[in-house]
Amino acid sequence: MRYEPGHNDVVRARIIAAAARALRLHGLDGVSIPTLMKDAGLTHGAFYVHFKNRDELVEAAVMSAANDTATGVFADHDLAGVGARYLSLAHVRHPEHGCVLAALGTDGARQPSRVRSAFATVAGGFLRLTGDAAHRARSRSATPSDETIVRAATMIGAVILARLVADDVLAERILAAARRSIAA
Amino acid sequence: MRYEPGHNDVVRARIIAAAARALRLHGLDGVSIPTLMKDAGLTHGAFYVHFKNRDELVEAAVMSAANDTATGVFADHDLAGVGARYLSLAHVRHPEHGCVLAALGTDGARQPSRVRSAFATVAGGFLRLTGDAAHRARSRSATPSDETIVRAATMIGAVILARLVADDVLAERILAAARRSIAA
DNA sequence: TGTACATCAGTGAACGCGCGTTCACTGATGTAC
DNA sequence: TGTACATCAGTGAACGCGCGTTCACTGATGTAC
Repeated sequence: MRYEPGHNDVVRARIIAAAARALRLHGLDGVSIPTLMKDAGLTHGAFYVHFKNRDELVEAAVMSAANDTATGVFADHDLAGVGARYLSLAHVRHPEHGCVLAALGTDGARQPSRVRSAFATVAGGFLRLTGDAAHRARSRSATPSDETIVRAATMIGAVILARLVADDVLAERILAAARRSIAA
Repeated sequence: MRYEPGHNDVVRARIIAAAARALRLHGLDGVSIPTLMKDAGLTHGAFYVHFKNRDELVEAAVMSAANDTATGVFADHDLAGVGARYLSLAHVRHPEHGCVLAALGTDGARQPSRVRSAFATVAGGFLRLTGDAAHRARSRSATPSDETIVRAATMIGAVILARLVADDVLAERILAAARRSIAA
């Protein structure tokens, strides 16, 4: 072969990683395929070697971003630790490395079906991640508790509000209130 | 004059109302000026009689949508009543008549400055509306309480999550948990 | 009252532009014999 | 070992399309005299 075995997997992953970053930063409609491919170090023509169309990449990027958050922010199950990472000014000011629901959540429901269902999967996963360990142990697919749901909603809502208010002092005020609430 | 006095105000308001609806339904990038003008019963050429550019309309539409929510959903200050309206499946399934933060909030922070600052204003207003009457009476511009902030974040986060999960049963589960939480 | 002209919201053709996607081609490396 | 051909990730020109915006024009109603 002209390229070492596994080359395509590596390049595909590189494109997805670039897209996961750029889409969270500029929005689902805010980055073109030529720009994304340049970010990944290629020209736009090679895009269709790796993806059927733009939606297939967006779907993969949404899932990839969510996995990073799951293994990063939710690495341990200590709520104070999760809160310190998720509900931080660093997260608020750097959506490109942050939660895909807080960055793109309000657009998820209007996307074409494969992207929409990726968001549905991520939303379900988020509810599982914010569930307390005890509840999670009881059953993997159980309905989340009130406490879990409210914690998830508070976290996402707080980051969105903190991003919108522009003022760092009020943003930090919002994050602090949410941190206290989820740890209570 | 060829049109009765006040004609321009009426038409401008009609375009803004059409935009407020269409943007919440299809996203900030999801509706073109020709489409918006057709919704308002005009052709695209007349757009620039009423607005300097697209951003000026988007800004006005965001403010208009927020005002509708403020006078509708938050008409009274009874938290149970606010919760019943805001945290309902009707709201979740009809973003075009709903809260602009729940519909477009994650896009607000990446918009050009005039639209971004409209979202900042709306976010601040939302925190004021979700504050309890006693706190609001104390001072109009006081820092919102933890309780107010968490209530606002929970409401927005819950509607966003409920829209994403696709399953009506789980969506209603999320809304019910949030209703119980904000009324507690 | 009648005629000439001014006003201006609205029309629809046209503009340049960037988008997603297609496609003929390239060129490095593989295999066949 | 040498030559001919196959493979296929990547290149870059080109496509049709819809976008935001501009502009010459229309036509209903106003004012001037």
